[in-house]
Amino acid sequence: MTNQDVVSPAPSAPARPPVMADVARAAGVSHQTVSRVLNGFQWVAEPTRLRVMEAVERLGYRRNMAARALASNRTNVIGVVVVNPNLFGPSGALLGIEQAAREAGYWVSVASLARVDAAHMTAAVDHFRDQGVDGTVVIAPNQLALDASAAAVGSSPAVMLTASASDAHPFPSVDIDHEAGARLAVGHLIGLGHQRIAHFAGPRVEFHAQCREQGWRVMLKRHGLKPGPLLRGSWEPDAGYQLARALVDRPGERPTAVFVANDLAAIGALRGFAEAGWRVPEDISVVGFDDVPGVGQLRPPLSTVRQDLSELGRQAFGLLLGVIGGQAEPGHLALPPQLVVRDSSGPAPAAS
Amino acid sequence: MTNQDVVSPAPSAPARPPVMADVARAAGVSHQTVSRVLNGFQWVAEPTRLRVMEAVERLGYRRNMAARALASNRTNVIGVVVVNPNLFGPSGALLGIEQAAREAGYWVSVASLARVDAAHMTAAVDHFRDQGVDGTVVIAPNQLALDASAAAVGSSPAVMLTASASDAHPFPSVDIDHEAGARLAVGHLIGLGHQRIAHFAGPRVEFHAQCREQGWRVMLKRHGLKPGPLLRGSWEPDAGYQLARALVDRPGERPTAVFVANDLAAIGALRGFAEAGWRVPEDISVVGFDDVPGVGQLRPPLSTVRQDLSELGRQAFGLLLGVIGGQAEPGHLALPPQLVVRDSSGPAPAAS
DNA sequence: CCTAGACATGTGAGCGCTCACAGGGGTGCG
DNA sequence: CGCACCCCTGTGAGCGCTCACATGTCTAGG
Repeated sequence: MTNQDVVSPAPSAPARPPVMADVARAAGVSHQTVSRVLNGFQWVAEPTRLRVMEAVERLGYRRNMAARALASNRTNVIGVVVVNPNLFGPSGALLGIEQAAREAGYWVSVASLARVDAAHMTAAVDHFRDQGVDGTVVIAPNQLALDASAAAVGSSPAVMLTASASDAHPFPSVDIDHEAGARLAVGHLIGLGHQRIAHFAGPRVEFHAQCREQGWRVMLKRHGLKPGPLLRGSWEPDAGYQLARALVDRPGERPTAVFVANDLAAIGALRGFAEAGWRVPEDISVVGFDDVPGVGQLRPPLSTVRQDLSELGRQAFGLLLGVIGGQAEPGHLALPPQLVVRDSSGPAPAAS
Repeated sequence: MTNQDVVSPAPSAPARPPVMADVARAAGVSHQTVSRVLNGFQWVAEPTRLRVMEAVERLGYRRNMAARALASNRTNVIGVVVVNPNLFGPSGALLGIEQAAREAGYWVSVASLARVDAAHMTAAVDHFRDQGVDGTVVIAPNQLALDASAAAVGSSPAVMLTASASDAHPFPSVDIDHEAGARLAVGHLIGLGHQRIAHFAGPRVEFHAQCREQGWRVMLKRHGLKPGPLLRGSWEPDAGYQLARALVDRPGERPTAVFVANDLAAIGALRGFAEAGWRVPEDISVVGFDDVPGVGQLRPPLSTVRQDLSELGRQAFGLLLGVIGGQAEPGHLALPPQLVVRDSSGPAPAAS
């Protein structure tokens, strides 16, 4: 399927891709006019514009980004540092950012960090600065990541996708309001009549774990309820299982509901309770967080909290665009999550 | 925390970032020698090299990628088009590519497509060509994506991350050997004594669904077994549920095991069987595919097939590097998956 | 009729690097 | 002692674009 001798351009000239000067010549204008047309600049006569466009089309001209970046000192590339890229939240947010950026004519360069320590974080951010990105979004799940990235980013345009309010750092930030999500979940349980609500918390250092725990605490307090037992684990499914077994074996008053910090752990918790003979939701209600794919088909389908990660990414990009444009206003934007009620949460059993 | 008057460089000069000429001056050499040092070129005297390095360090010099790209005609950026970015496989592979690329000093630009049609695919690939990427990896889950991207990519360096062998297109390709994975799963069931093994297939157009179905078919044939019923669904958890209910209601001989095309659907299937009173694995064994997080904590923990997505990404990048380097050899590389036996698969019930 | 402005286009100088080449000192060998 | 050859270093010309500016044309108002 070679078309070497079919479409080949003037055989005299070497087949190098056309440059702006070629287009200019073909359209009978100057290279500057071509540039103006391509950049959508005003004050180009319509016939001229059309002639240029036609020439561009005919020659199959594409702008050279490197030259453009060199001359204009802007790359139209943004960098995204994503920590824990395997987790549901970060990867979803990344997608949202990418989508929004591409629509706005930006390119997205990604650096993912499996482990988060200052050295790796600095390396990732440096990587972007070397590339000359116009700005950076850092998805920072904990203080360590936030501090390290803030230091590495320096004064270059950046926004933090983090739950931590921006009084701790000079960047605009955005995140889902995880505390509100937790309040939604716990409020739902309280509404069902539960009085004693346990919490399986996530890793202590993680902002999202902290927020969700805080929301649980606040909502109970608001309703004058004593916090049920708090058991700390991780984001892993296995942790949920362990914690459920621990709760079952725990002496003392038994909770009638548990708010699990994330869905993956909730999956394990469901199994733990089942093995111990606790029925969900008859004996114990379970509410998770994230609405990861599949939890609607668990036994029972899991009640949980859903985040609009696509919107989150979009907002993060919008914020970054603002910073790049020079209208930085370090503040925190919190996006509302949404409660998804399924079958794992039911009315509190009658007081025994 | 401003350090404006602490570290500011010579106040006479405007605070513009240092360029190669500055380093050269500071080190008392020519700009070319600086370039040589920075590019690790041989034949630079050690003392000179050190002097240059010291100057680079002292001035905080960073190479300008745009200028480098313009002069050398290479950007050190690769593009990755990922279709169905929410799915486990594609997103994992993307991560692997990114990791490998960054280690090799490349940047990764990502374009994700929620829907796959020729127009969007062409747009995404064009996006990359405009950016001037050195090469592209396309994660193509079906023929449509493969054809569209192959056409859009043209003769620029590319590798396809796809199950389809490369005799259909002129690019090197790589993928997990999904058919082998399916054979592993079905072989495992046969080893357990199952004679009648059903399959819940994925979307007909998806390569991976085709491969897994084929593996199931081949393995049964190899052992002289008649294929159990084949029910076609999708990758969604809900589909697994529907198919399980359909299987339960199905008249005729009842299978003792089912190989489900992916874990998410298997989650739904587990629920479907449970609702119908079929115990897993006593009444029916279930094996999934993917080993997505959490399935080890299902009830029962799901036997499944694990793919090394990180290695897959690494290989894809390696292949692309080869193409960029001019040693293209269109061929297909298949990576072995791995069986993970948990509790959802057990011995076949004694023939009734 | 002259000139101020709106419009429309052209000119030239870089942006900061790499590439191809041109040296210029040493060492080895005839 | 001279020539080849290695090693190391410097010189200059672009890469393809955008920016600041210069230059033109045409309309409108005094």
